[in-house]
Amino acid sequence: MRRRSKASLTDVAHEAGVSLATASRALSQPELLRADTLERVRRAAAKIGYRHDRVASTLASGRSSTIGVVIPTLNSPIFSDTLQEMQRALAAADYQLLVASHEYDPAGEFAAAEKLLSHGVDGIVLVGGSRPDATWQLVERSGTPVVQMWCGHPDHACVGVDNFAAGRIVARHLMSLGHRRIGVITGHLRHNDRQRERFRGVCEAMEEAGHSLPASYHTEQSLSVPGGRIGCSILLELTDRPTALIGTVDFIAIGAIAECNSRGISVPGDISIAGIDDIELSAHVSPSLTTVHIPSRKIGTETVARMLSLIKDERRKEHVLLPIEIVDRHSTAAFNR
Amino acid sequence: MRRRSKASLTDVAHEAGVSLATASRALSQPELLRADTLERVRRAAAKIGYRHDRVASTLASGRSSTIGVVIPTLNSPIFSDTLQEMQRALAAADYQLLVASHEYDPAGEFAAAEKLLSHGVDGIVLVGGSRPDATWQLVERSGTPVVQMWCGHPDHACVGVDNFAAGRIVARHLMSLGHRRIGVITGHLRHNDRQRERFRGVCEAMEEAGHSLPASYHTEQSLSVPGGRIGCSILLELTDRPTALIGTVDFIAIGAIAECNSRGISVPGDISIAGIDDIELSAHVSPSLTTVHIPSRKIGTETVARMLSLIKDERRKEHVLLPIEIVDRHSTAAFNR
DNA sequence: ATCCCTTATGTAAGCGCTTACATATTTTTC
DNA sequence: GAAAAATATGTAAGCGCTTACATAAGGGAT
Repeated sequence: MRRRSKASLTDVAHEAGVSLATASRALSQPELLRADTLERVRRAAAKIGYRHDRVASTLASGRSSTIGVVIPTLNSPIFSDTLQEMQRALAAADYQLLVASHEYDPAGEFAAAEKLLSHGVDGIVLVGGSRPDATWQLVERSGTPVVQMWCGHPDHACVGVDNFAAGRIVARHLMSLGHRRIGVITGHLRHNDRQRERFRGVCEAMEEAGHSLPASYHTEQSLSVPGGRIGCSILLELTDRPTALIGTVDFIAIGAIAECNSRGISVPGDISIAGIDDIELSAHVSPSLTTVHIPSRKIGTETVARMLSLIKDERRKEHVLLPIEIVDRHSTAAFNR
Repeated sequence: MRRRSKASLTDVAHEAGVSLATASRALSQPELLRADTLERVRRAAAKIGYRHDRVASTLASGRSSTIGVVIPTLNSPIFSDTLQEMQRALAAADYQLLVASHEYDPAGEFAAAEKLLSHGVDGIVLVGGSRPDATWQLVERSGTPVVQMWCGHPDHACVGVDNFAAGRIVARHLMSLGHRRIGVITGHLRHNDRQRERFRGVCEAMEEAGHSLPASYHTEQSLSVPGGRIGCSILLELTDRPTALIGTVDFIAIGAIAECNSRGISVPGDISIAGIDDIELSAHVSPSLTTVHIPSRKIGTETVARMLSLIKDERRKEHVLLPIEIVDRHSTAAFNR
């Protein structure tokens, strides 16, 4: 047991000459107290340097004022934009953000969720909807409200975008420019339903238009600039070299541009390149990147909004799909030959 | 009071036919139990689906297994790289990361720290060393171990780099290439001692070499690509246009490159540009960016290491300075005229 | 002034766990 | 084989707060 160095609410109550209960109410439900009593308690608290202990408060009330977020990785501009907005929105509602990341490992995600739940989070946010049953059971049994981000399982609330549509939009855009041989660089599809959906969207758009996507025109790489460079190199080796490249995240597309630039291949003169995400940087690379805008910040704020209302009372497991749109910049051009 | 839906340790103890204390020890100090007792408790826990409640555990023990991190912003590649590593290192030590950001607002930092402390974090990590007395007092009175990152106040432990040296190194590098008129784009200096130090390093290096830095050759911008573009535009307007530009963070330098590119000003032909940070992207922009490598990931792991040993027992308020070095790439060239 | 209804404050029972201390059990020692 | 030492388990007192319920105090209406 640690020495009780800090002032406790009991001390405040004593100092103010009120009961512990009244002191507690001064903090959580000040409207219940008479103005002068409230003032007296506040004075006493200030005088002895009282600091609220949310741990005890959590244990007693069952509410922690914390929200747990489990994300694949913290150092991706997409997720960190979203996180930043979540942090802001949560702080405004006097909630604290607990973060755990798992680097695309399902077991890591389970462990992260379990830890967060054991810390008594009032709600838990997950990315995507595909995960082992064990993980779903864990959160369901805990009775903690869940909101999924980006895309999700229909049984639970979700705030995201139509990733399938995003893939379709970018493929159609390229096809409308006359491209027929389109190479696709995606992230690893295995544990990533966002990537799977985007890729599926690209494929379907091409099939609808009567063009197929040969397996050799698709490569899976890490979700990074170097990943894009490698993917680009591979696709440039093809005998029937693609006239356009899709990176299913902007980082990959930017890597592809970098690779072409350093090989002296003109973008979009020799090859068009498009991405999905619209991270801030995409407007500033040269040539600037044509991409599909995903409102990552808004996903953050909306997720928090849904979460707070879920916590409040609402039972609706609503699925919110935020609008997306193509942002036509300078990395794509018409293909005519 | 919430309905007690979950199985508690008492239930486990009952199921296993041992006392509550024994059940508790099975979790935290299994080596104290006889193998068969331990096994019995574990079986019982698994059978009734027991989940450890860290909130109660924290209250009873005074240890929360959480570390709070207060950072300016989550969506900067620098901080998010650091955070990602911290998360990884903390998870390995069975600690949970609590994050709060304040967007360079001292009052926000105070509030964030207070919230984190009220959640009973076992340690708190801050960025930089300059902040109002009130904030320092808050953490000191709490008795919670503190580690500063990037740079810090001498009274407390710190894991960082010599930002002053970073500024000097990049300025000297440019001067060694023959540049005399060097423009500097920094972030806002007011609440950011990292930026102040870097800028001071640049100034001092130039003075040492007998070249002064006129006030008009320095502009403060937001720490972003657009900030760099704006800063670059301003400095390009000068009558005696600089032959080289320093962005005190890579994002700014990259913005400056983008601006030059879009104006048809050749980098490094017409103007050299260098940054500080060495974010992943810097190697991939064109031309690739000459910059000072700051080991942001290592700052994360080392910070966690220091923190864990501070928590363990160590009283030393050690200052760790990680090595930095210039990374010479293609955005800088000799100036001869 | 009496009764009833608000409104303000007090009393005390936990929340689920850890741990100092006491007690029981086993192992070692001579 | 008994005493001493070491090990294993139990007992119970909190950790600092919230909140259901009880009580007291203030305010009309009659």
